Formats: sequence, C-alpha cells, structure tokens
Amino acid sequence: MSSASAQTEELIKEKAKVLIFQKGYLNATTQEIADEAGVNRALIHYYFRSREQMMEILLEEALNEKKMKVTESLSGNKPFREKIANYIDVVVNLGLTYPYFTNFVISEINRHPDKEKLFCSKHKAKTVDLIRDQLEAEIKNGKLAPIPAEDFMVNLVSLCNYPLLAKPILKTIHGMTDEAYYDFLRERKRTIFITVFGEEPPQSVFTSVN
Amino acid sequence: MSSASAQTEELIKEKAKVLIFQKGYLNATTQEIADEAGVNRALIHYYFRSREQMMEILLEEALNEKKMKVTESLSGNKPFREKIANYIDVVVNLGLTYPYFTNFVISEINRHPDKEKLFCSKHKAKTVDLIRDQLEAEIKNGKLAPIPAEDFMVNLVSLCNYPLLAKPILKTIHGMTDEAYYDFLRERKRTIFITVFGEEPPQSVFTSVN
DNA sequence: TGTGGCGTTAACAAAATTGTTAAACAAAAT
DNA sequence: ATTTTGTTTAACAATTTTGTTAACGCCACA
Repeated sequence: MSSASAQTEELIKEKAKVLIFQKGYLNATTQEIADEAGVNRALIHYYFRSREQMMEILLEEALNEKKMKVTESLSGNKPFREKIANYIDVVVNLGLTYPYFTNFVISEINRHPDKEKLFCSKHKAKTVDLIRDQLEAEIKNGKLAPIPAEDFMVNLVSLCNYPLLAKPILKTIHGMTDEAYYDFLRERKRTIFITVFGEEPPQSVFTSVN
Repeated sequence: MSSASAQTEELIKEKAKVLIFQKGYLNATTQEIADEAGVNRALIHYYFRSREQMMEILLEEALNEKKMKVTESLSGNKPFREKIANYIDVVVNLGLTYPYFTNFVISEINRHPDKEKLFCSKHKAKTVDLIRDQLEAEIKNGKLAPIPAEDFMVNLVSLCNYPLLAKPILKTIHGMTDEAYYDFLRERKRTIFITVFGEEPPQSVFTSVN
C-alpha cells in the first residue's frame, strides 16, 4: 500500500466524516462525499467496494474512538467527581467535532435493527458499570442525593449530547454565531456538572476545544 | 372533497408519521410509506403532488401540534413548578408517540439551512420567554439555585428529549422490552423534575401515556 | 341507463444514485 | 527504456426512487 493510496483513502474517510458526522448531512451521496474530498467518485468504490461498506468502516472507527475515550475517562482510581468531570469533558469535546454522530448511530440502528447489539450493548453496558459502585458509595456517604445509577447515567448522557445534536435549533433560538455557540457549550460543561451534582466542579478540570 | 378522499389523505399522513416520526425510518421512500398505509404509491402524488410537499405538510402539522401543546403547558397563572411539570409531561408524552420527530427536524434543518428560521425561531424563542420571569422570581426568593434561563431550558429540553431519541440504544443497554422502556420513561418524568429542581414534584401531576 | 367526476390502479417515463469497466496515467522496479 | 504495479479517470450499466399518464371502476345524479 503506497503512501499516495493510504493518503487518499484516509482523505475520503475524513471528509465523509466531516460531511455526515459534523455537517449532519446524514444521507450524503457518494457523489457528495467525493466532491467534499475533491476526488473522483469511483475511488470510493475502489477503496471501499460499496457505499455501505465504507459506512460500516466509518461507523466502527468513530465508535471505537469514542468508546476508548469514554472508557478511559471513567477508569482508574480517580475520585468519582473527577471521573464524571472527565466524562463530560470528553463527550462534549467529541460532540463539538462530530455533533451528529449519535444521530447517525440511531438512524443506522433503526435502518438495521439486527446490528443493534453490535453497536452499543457491550460498550455502553460497561459504561454504567464503570461508575455504579462509586456512585452508590457516594450516596451511602451522603455526598450525593439518592438516584439509581441508570437514571444518573441517562441524565448525564442527555445533558452532554442533546445540546450538540440540537445545535442548529439552539443556535437560532439564542441568535448565536458558531463562535458564540462553542463558547456556550464550553461553559455548559460546568453547568452540566452543577446540574448533576448540585454543586460546583473541583477546579478547572475542563479542557478547551481542540 | 368526499369522505373517502379525506380518509385516504389522512391515512397516508398518519402512516407516514408512524414510519418516520415513530419508527425512526427517517428516509422512508414513497413506496415504503404507501406500503405502510396499504395504498397505491401513486396516491401519494395524487394527494400531495410530490414527496417533498408531503414532507413539508407532515412537518408543519407535527410542529404546530407540538408548539400548541408546549405553549399551553407553560401559559396561564399556574405556579412555576406546575408549569414545568406540565411541560415535562407534555414533551415526554409527545416523545413517546413520536420519538424521532426532533431527529427529523434536525436532519431537515441540515439539509435545508434556509428553512431554519421557519422551524423554530419564533416558537422556541417564545418558550424561553414564557418562563424567564417566573424563573428569575424563584431564584430571587431562594426557591431555586441560581441558573440562567437559557441553561435551565436547555437542561429541561435535553433531559426530556434525549432518552426518547436514544430509545434503541437505551433499550439495549438495560435489556428492556418496549413495555419496560415505556415504564422507565414514565418514571423518568419524576426523575427529570427532581434533577432540575433538586426536590420532589408537587403531587401526581404526571399523566400516563395515551 | 348512462354520463361525469372522483378515487384508484398499473404501466410507463424520468431522474437520481450506485456500481462496473476499460483505458489513461504515474511511479517504481527491472 | 520498458515493464509492472497500483492509482485515477471518464464513460457506461444497473438499480433505485420519484414522477406521470392513461385507463378502470365506482358512485351520485341527471
């Protein structure tokens, strides 16, 4: 596999992700993807055989990246609040670059219900389990209002993901530019923490966007 | 317009909504819609001229229904918490029947950015304004932790909508049947209230699903 | 009874999208 | 220099999806 080849293949995947996961053009045609990458449409078939196979690769890659980052944010011997702060940071940052990724995954599941388990079961089940013990300990110690781990996680996921997903709507509501919207989201990391815990986050645990 | 005609037209719209907003088949073809309604595909063109025009009608109808219900839930002289409880109730119930409606709206906005303002601007801007004064009064009276109206609203919207939208994922995570999932969501109405206010809702303000 | 309008249908046409192929091209190896 | 290998392209073919049309059936009503 020559350098040029690897480059082109990567370019196509990259631009397809931009078009679909970033710009939210969920059903981009092969022509539109080729245009975005500035290459001939036939190359998509040369490298990926078919549109569908390319999609599967895109999905798997993005899924793995997210899975890895999320799992890491919730692993190790860190204190509970630090883990959750990391999680918020990671998910919001990912969402800032690929706001429509979740949207895409959901659409895919609806179109191919058989692949459902392939997508999330293993990974997400683990996510809840990564925090369950610590969460219950916090509650026992009176440091957190009692709440089932499932609800806590759903709250967290909702607060992190929805504002990214609903970007065009929220932007219009508040009459924001892209720039202002990103500022708003960065601020929201703290707001999410406060909403979930009822108190301020430790220190400046949140990173800025890449 | 004869009775049969009105019936068929309504049937097509109804079934299209089921397919797209309820089953999440976002890019249903005219054939699939016709099949769902059990009619000849040509009737879609007979009644709506083109697929696109039908979509516009579906969108407008669903949007108006939601707008009306949401606005009503937040209007009148009711106390703040009652309004918010009503809002949660309405949005979650709507989401139970049309979980992918928001998803669809977002996709549409991305495909046709020019229509953006048509969709939400007027309606949603009003939504925030419907609660701003009362929210600020609550904070002033020490009945609610200080929070900007925008953030409060985004929290609320996120917590209400995301779990519906992510139905297939969440169902898989917790290994739920459809039945169990609906129970979970009904329970969540209370959870959302508690998350947002940090305390229990008034009484049994929440209705069961229709 | 038969005529006209309306809803419905199947068959066809057009457009959009995906997939294939053969030839042109470039770079490296012989 | 020539072959070889791998990349890119334009042109074509196949498929899918949308849109159109002409004919059929049905019912109300003259």
